[in-house]
Amino acid sequence: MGRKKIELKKIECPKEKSSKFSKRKKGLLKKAEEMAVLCDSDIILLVFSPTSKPNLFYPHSRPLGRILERLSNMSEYEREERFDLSTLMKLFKNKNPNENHNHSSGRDEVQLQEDDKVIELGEARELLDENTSILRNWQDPHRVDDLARLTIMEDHLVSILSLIKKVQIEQG
Amino acid sequence: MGRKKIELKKIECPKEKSSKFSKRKKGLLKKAEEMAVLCDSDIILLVFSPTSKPNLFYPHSRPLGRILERLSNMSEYEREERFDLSTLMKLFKNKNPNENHNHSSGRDEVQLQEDDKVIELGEARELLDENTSILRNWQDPHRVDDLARLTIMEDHLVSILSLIKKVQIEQG
DNA sequence: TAGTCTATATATAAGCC
DNA sequence: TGGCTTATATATAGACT
Repeated sequence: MGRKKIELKKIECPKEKSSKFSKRKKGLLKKAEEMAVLCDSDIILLVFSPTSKPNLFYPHSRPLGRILERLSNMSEYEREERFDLSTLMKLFKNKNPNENHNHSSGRDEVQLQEDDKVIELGEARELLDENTSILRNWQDPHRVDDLARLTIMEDHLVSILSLIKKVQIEQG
Repeated sequence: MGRKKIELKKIECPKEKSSKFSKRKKGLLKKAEEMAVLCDSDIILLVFSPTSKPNLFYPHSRPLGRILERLSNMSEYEREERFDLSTLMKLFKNKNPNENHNHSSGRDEVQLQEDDKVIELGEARELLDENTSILRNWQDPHRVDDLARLTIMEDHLVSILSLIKKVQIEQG
């Protein structure tokens, strides 16, 4: 869409490349914004240019907090579907590696593993509930300076990313 | 861009909405792909439709693994800038809450806190190095079925998201 | 790097399968 | 949903600021 049709390959001239980058970034964001409004959908866009700072975009109509809040407000059924607990357990396990490496103790190993499972299931649920309640109160991420709360948001996002990828891998 | 100009507001008719959603999603992905190729930039696109499954997209020309790998291959200086250690420490602290809640023990509290700091700094560095080395060998995420490794990728991504947001907040 | 200006390439609305 | 078709709205190449 321009005076000439251009080839789809890397632009070598740096000036031309960064000019096209800023124009296209703007266009992409506009499209994302339009789609979010028209189709009532949540979009997160992460753009790393080779030269400028990385940028995380999300439509103005849908603040990042609201996107995550909306996900955290899913019905019990939907949440159960997306956050299936065995996946969540594995995620949780991975984040607390120190607690899962003493299986060679004097106690019965099988019994210990079973105990761990029960504990972790409960902890995973607690973790999820905690994230959910905090996200519910989250309105304007730009005004938040508490890094711990950002981290909780991000942990939530990462759980979602994990399951999205899992679904995509399973689907082929 | 069509037979008629449409208003920028939520489409109420569900059939029309999902039709437009699939068309626009396709268009948005095409634009993202083009921009990635032309401008040599990395893009991650996360789309949640209200009805269908959530989808994580990234240009075919730039597998997600390569995007993260590239970030993990930043020079020491760049990495130091993006992963400033105080931020990383807080992130790490948050992920291991159980280790930071027994400050009311019989031991000297100040000394304990200082000990904790030293330990956490080292652990944060180890965590970062571990992520980096694993990501370096990562080529094709679609073939990976080990959830633990996905989680490490995601933790890395989350660290990056955290710092992007931090920079954006600081910049206003 | 970001904006402006036109001509032109592209995306997409509507409609139907 | 996913794919046609065609008319039309929009994005953007190139040149310049």
